[in-house]
This record gives sequence, C-alpha cells and structure tokens, in this order.
Amino acid sequence: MPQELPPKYTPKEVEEKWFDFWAKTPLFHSRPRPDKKPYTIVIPPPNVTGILHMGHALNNTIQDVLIRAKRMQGFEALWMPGTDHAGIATQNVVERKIAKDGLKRQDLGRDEFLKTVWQWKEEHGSTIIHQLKRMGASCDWARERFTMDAGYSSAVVEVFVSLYEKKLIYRGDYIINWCPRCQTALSDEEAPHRDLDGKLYYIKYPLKKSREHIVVATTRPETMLGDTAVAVNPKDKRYKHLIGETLILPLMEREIKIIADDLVDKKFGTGCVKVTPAHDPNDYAMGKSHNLDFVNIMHPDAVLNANAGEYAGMDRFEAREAIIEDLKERSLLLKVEEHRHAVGHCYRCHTIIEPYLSKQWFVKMKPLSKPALEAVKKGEIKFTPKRWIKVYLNWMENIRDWCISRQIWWGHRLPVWYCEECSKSTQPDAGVIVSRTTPERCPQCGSSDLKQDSDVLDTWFSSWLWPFATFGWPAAKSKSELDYFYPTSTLVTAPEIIFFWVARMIMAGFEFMGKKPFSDVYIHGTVRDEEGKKMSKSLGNSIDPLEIIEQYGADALRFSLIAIAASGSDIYLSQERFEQGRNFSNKIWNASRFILTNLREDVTGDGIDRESLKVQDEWILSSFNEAVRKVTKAIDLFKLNEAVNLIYEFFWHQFCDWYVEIAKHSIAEKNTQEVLVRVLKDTLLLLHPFMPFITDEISSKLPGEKIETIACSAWPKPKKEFDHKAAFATMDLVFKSVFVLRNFRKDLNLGPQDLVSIKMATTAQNKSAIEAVSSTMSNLAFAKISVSTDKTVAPNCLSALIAKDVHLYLLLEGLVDIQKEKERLDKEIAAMGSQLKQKKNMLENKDFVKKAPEAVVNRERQRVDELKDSMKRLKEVRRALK
RNA sequence: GGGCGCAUAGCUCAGCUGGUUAGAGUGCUGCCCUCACAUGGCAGAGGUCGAAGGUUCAAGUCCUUCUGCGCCCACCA
Repeated sequence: MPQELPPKYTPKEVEEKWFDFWAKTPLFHSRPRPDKKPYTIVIPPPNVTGILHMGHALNNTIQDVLIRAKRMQGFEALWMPGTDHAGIATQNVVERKIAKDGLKRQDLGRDEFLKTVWQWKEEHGSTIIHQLKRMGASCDWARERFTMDAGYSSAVVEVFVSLYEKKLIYRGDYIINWCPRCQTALSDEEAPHRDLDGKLYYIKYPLKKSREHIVVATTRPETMLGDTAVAVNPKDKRYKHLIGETLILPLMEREIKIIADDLVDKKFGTGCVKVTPAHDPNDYAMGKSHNLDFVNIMHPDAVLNANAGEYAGMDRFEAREAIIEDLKERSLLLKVEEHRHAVGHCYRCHTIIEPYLSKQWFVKMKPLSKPALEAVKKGEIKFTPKRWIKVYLNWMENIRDWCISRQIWWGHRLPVWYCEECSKSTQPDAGVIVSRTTPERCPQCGSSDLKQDSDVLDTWFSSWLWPFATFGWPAAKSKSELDYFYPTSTLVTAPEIIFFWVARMIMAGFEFMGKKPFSDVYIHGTVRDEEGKKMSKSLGNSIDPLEIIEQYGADALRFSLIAIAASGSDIYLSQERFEQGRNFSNKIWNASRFILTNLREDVTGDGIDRESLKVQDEWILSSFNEAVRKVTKAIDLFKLNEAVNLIYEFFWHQFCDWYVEIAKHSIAEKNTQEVLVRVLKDTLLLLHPFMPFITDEISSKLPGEKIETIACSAWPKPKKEFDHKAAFATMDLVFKSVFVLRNFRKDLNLGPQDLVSIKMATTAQNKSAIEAVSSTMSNLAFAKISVSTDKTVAPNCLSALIAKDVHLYLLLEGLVDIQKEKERLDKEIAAMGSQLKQKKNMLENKDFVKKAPEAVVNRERQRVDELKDSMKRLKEVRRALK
C-alpha cells in the first residue's frame, strides 16, 4: 500500500530523522576494497573553536555532493572528518574565558592551563562537527581525527625530527612577525598586509662635525631609539660625500655612522634611511652586512624597554607621540606627510605586527618546493579553476623559509631539549637535543639536567600532514590504508588557504609519502555579503546557516549554495536566495505527493510497458536520459551549479510543468503511473547528492524494493531503450501548439468551457499528438478539430505558425476583431521579413558560404526556406481577413 | 610595484571549443485559490552584453587599449 505524505513539507522533522540515521549508519564507513576504486576527500579540518558559518556550509556542501555522487557511482568513497587544534585561536578563546575570573594563563601555569584547554575542547570542541552532521555531511564519522590526537602528534614529531635530521629545520635569530598581543612569532602568511593611512615623518639627524644635518623619512619614528646607522644609496650624488661621517642620533644622543647600501631607494623620501637592525627586515640585512649593533628597544608586549632610555615603559604608539613632541620641541621634525602604506596585521587578533628580532625555528622551504612545483606544472595535480595555478606557482617559486615556532602553550610542543651543561659552550646549537622520544640524559655529556623548549609549533605544521597523518601515519598499521586511499582524490577549499595549507600539503606529501597528496584541487569562491565584504562574525554581516536550516531546511541551504556557487567566483548572499531552495523542496514534495496519492497497488516503477508508451512518455524518458548524461558530466567537471540547475530545470519545467500535467489525463492507466514513478525515483537519485534529506524521505515512501537509504543506491544511467529522439520533435510541436492556443485563449478571453474549432494544416501523425494533449493543456475545449494538408485558408480566423508543416487556424467567425488581427499579422510579417532579409544577405555573402562550416550554411538555408514558407502562409491568412 | 578576477534584464548571476531570435532565479505587470503545490499556475514587459578600436564570413564569446569596481602578492623606510 503506497504511503501518504502530509500536505505540507516540514523540513525540520524530516531532516532531524535522517541526520540522526546518517550520523550512526555504518554505511559511510569505508575500508580498502580491492574490487572497488577509492575516491577520497579529506575535510579541511575546521577549528575546534569553530561555529558553522556560510563558508563552512559551502565548502562542506561541495564535498558532500562530490562524495555522495561518487559513492553512488560505485567508488569506495571516503570522506575523512576531523578538527584542527588551532593553536592561537583556541588559546585566545580559553584565555578570554578565564579572564572572566580575573585570571591569566600565567596564573594557572602551563600544565593547569592546558588542562583547562583540553576541558574546553571536550565540552565545546565538537560543536561544529555536530553542525556538519546537521547539514547532512556523509563523513566517515568513525574516523574523526583531531590534530592533537596521540597518533597525530606522533606524526608531527616524526616530521619535525626527520626534517631536522635532513638539515631542513634550523634555529636562529631573525626578524620575524611578532604579534604583541598574542606575544608570539607568526609566519609571513599569518601576518597579512593591509593598506593603512599613516604618516611619513621627516626627521633631522645632526652631523657630529658640523652644524649641518641630514633628513631621514620614517613611518615608525619610535624605532629611531634603536637606530645604529643611517644608510644612503652608494650612487646617490647628494650624499656621496657624507658616507662614513658620524651623526648624533637625536634624543638618544648616540653616535651613529652613515653607511652606503644598494637596498636604499634614492627616490623614496629623502634618500636617507634610518637603520634599525633589530626592528626591520631590511635594516636587519644591512645590520648583518655592515656589522652594526642590534639594539632591541621593545619588550614582547611592545612596551619600550631599558634600551629606549627615558621612553622605557611606554607603549610603542604612546612612545611615537612622545618622540614626535620631543622632536618638535628641538626643531628636529622637518615635516609630516600623509602616507598610505601596507602594514602587517595578526591574522588572529588583527593587532599591528611588529618586526621583531628573536630566536625562532624555521623550515628551509626551497628544497621542499621543487617536487611541489613540478607536480603542478606537469598537471599531475590539477586546479579548478585553472587560474589558481599561477597564484600557486608564483608563491612557490618565491617561497621563503617558514617560521614554525610559536610562543604559546596550546599546540605541539617542540621535540627539542636543551642540555644545561652543554649549552654553556659557545658552539652554535650546542646542547640542542632533537628527539622522537623524551631523552633521559644528554647524549653528549650524559647530564640529566635537560629542559624542553617551551615553544609549540605553528598549527599549520600539523595541518600540512592531514592527508596522510589522518590515516595513522607513521604507525606501521596505517600502511594498507594509505596504499589504498592515498593519494586522495579531491581537495575542496577556499582561495584564502592556498598558501597556508594547500601548498604545504603538497610539499609534505612529496617529502614524506613520496607521492602527491591529491589529484584535484577545487577552489570555490569566498562567501561575501551583498556589499561584497567577506562574511564574518566580527563584521556582523553574516547570515547564519543554522538559521537558514531552521527556517528553510538543510536541503534548501545546500541547494541554494550550490546553485549560486558558479565555479570559483565569489558568492554574494542574501536571505532571499535561500527561498529558491525552499520553494524547490516544496515543489518536489508536492509533485511526489500527487503521484503517491494516485498510485495503484501494482505499480513499482519497474513495470513500464515499452510497447504502449505514448509520445509524452517517450519524451520524458528521453529527457531524463539527457539530464543524466549532462548532470554526470557536469559533476565530473566540478560544475556543480550547472548540475543542480539541470536537475531543477528538468524536474520543475519538464517533469512537473508538462509531463505530470499531461499525465493527469491518463492518470488511471498503469503505464502512465509506471513512468511517473520511474522518472520520479530516478530524479530523486540524481538529486540526492545535492538534497539528501528530502530525496531519501520521499524515496522511502515510494513503492518498490525497500532500502534503508538511497545514499548507497546506484547512480542512474541513461537507458538506451528509452532514447526516443523523434519524441523531442513531436513534443516540441505540442509545446508550441499549446503555447499558441493559450495566447488565443487569452486574447479572446475564452474560458475552459468555451467551444472552439481548430483547423490544423499538418500531417495526421502530428495531429494526433497535438490533439491528444493540447486542449486540456491550453485550458480549452474543442468542439471540432480537423486536420488537413489543405493549404487554403479559412476566412476570418486566428492563425499561427507552429512549425514548417504545422499551421493552426482557430475558426472564430464573428468573434475576431479583424482590424486588430490585421495589425498583429502585419507586425509579425514585418518581423519575419527583416529576419529573412538578414539571412538572405548572409547567404549572398560569398565568403560566408565559402568559409563557414557546411552545417552552419545548411542550417541558414533551411531557415530561409522555412521563413519564406511562413511568410507566404501568413500573407494568405492576412488576405483572407475580410 | 606586480598578478588575478569582475562588468550581460530593476537586482543576483549563467552563457563551455566564436555560429539560429542572448538565458535563469528574483523583482515587476495582468489573469487565475483549476481536485500536488499561491513556497503555486499561465501570460507579459524588460538587454545598443562597461567604452573604443581590431581579428573574422560571423564576436556577449578571441586580441589591444581605456574606464569603473573587487581581490591577492610584494622588505618604498
């Protein structure tokens, strides 16, 4: 007995039932199966602090569409889920939490603080995982990983130690990006530059030997306290004679030299640069090459230290003001200009970063980049859209060493110990022990006075191992799984993290696995609001995906996101965009409801009698075949918006608008019902990767074999026996006829009961097809419908051309406004005439006939014939109007 | 300073290797609560495809320049 569906679609109830089932089902658990091909996606692990936003929603919907489609297509599909410990972000969250009790992390101490973070993670860290489940993500949940799991951590240690052993990790004093708020070093990628309106200060530095001075220009005057030279370009004639002279550094009253260096741009400012080796990367380079003193003037929190003399204790910006005032007082400030320039910011807390000299750990990147460059150049790893290749290559070719140590507590602690005894030696790296296991004693001197490095590793130093560490590498037992699932298939992510993550994963893949980590990188757009701003909680412009799920359902959210997300372009969102998804859900629901309520008991969808198919049946089955071909291809090309729009168009405008409407008139027939069920079932399968909830729900109510979920059903294949090419042409006549009749009906204000006579000049075959459906579809009743090959035209009738061989005449003597009809015809004839003329010109053009492909020329010739014929017939009708 | 992207209907966008009369969603107008659906149906209005050149038999599509947005990268202090 077919089950009934409730009259109104309520996504909430339906979806809650299914997401619960999917979250628990073992069906999404994958294991190596030699008889099947693997298709693997590793999730970009969201931060444990994460709460689902639109970017996540889009990213994970795309992955779920791909994984569900491939699973149905017979692949051993694995979607690896997990979360990232997100060092700085998570530490910040927990610090904020304990701050409410007036506590700092130092008050708790390292161990106690870390306990608190773990506790926080246990309580809140799975929020986003739960939200992904709610969206319908068909991950292999049993495999869920966390970047600080014991196993994962051993991968991080292994990688650190092995890179150190290969001399690809080193430690040293360099200028790094320092966030004074987070009080940690950051990599270059973590310190994005933003243009700011700043000021350029011109400051006089007096010469020691005379009353003259030279002028330097700077945006950060406070750093002058740490100046140990002034540099000019050696080719700069203005200053050549001053090279080697001594200046008196104002305020500090320290003697500094004028040096010459090619790094100085003659054209910028005055051509004289103050050199602060401890607070600027360029100056650092000059400091090294000219053997200058390195004067660090700041504490880690950017408060000036004792080296800043009387400014000690002031914050860097406070000091800037004070210094400017003091310079003014001494008439040493020449001028101040407005100056827009790029300033680095902490990507976590947006504080202006400080270039800061400190001892950090680095990865030597150049050697790692080589295979990563080759793989992409050769196309071994493909990017979609292609344009990101250039971005990737550009970064990779100019790669710089990676600062990986962080002065925070939450993260993978460096597997580095220092021997107190040996470190007294002056040798570089003396007493440094890099080890996979905690060492008991110093291998050099045997001392047990060892101290572990207090730094932790950059979060991305664990993320870059994600495609293989999630399988348990380096443990031996991970081998069979890695052999089967690695390299993974597709990585789906946003452009923002190409450098952070994608590029580094490729390098790690080659370095540690000897193989690429994935074959395809699909870069989707950034989700933005209506004004083009990146959506973020801090801007308060975000549309909450959970809100959309609540209101319209997860299917609606998924559908709309995919439909909007044209491959690669940024996505502008507004609430209304999700209504389309909701409306589509409702349409599917109601069409299904209609079919179900009419169903005979013996209908399964598998019992189509091919011998007695009507032309509309042939048409819809053929159309579905077309849809399957196109949708399958579109998914393979990552054109998911195209795929979902194809299904939408097919289901709504072909199946519902035409087939179901026509089918109403033979709804009692078994064969009609079989076709309805067959097409509905198969469309639900096609749609399932995009809208898993509603498709599974409806499928479960349809007759036929009972299965738990269609998530593992076979993907529809085009059925050759249902390809009826001729049906397209015939149905096309039907559509046009109905369209014409609807217009007649509207123009004449005819109701459903009005009886009209139709004369049709066409073949008998076409007539029967048109006749069968057009009266009801156009909401007209026909007293009389006659078919004729007779070209003579009845007087005073409405007429319309359907196709070359089909002409409809609506016999309505006395009802027609002759004058109006004449005008209408004249207009139509004129339009046709100009089109005809254009085509004729084209064909008279010898170059066109000679150079254009034959098919194009023939098509034009045929079109001209048709137009000529139509013109003739229309003119006849026009003459018959009296 | 380099690089990339976008500009098509009122709005948001599709439009693939150039080839019939440039499409969708939404909004708008008119008529319909017709027994799946008003979250719906039918019909309709609305476009010199950012500008100017060029290539071509043929350009929304390819090339050049320009304009206006947007993004990314970069050690001009």
